[in-house]
Amino acid sequence: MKTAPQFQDFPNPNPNFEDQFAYTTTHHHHDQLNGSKYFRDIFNYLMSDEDLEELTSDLHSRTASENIADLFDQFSSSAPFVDHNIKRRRKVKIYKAHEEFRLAFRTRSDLEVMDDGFKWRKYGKKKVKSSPNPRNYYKCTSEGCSVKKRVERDREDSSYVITTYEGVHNHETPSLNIHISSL
DNA sequence: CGCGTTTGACCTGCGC
DNA sequence: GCGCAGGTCAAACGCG
Repeated sequence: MKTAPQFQDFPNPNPNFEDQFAYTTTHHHHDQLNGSKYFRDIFNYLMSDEDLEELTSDLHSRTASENIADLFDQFSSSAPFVDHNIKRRRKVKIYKAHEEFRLAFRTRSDLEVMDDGFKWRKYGKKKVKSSPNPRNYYKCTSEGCSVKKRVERDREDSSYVITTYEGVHNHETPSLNIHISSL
């Protein structure tokens, strides 16, 4: 029986997500985050059993845990990795190990910016190649905190917003308790 | 005035 | 090197 990790266990929780995903991390956080087990928990947390089942059927006839284990193995490879066998809306990307913890959400939303409890200052906007939608860059304004996030619309389905967090906050979520208590 | 956004310039890594 | 793509800087600007 799997126990879902608690919301506050994640370094950069986003109270607004309704559709996953992706995750990734770092070597120097590996130990403290308990390595791949941590990511497995994230997957279990972000994906419902139904999603895991779908992932399984998409990736041949193997079990979800086997497939996920493979995804984590890919994690240590040098090149970014995209599994196209998963149907488009369920696409999972595994980026190469980074120096910072990275967590991405893909959310169906009309709003570009969502209140995730942190204060952000926009510091850049860039048009990315092969996407009609610009990418926006934000940095956490909390003193000494170097967490960044990128926000852009899904190039394949602009009704989705992709938010990528990078880094771990060195402080608490200002209004996290409010979000949790309202669940 | 304080703080956040805008936006073109600048920087950097990578492939050729 | 050179050029491209993506990420960041920072001066100007906007707004309470």
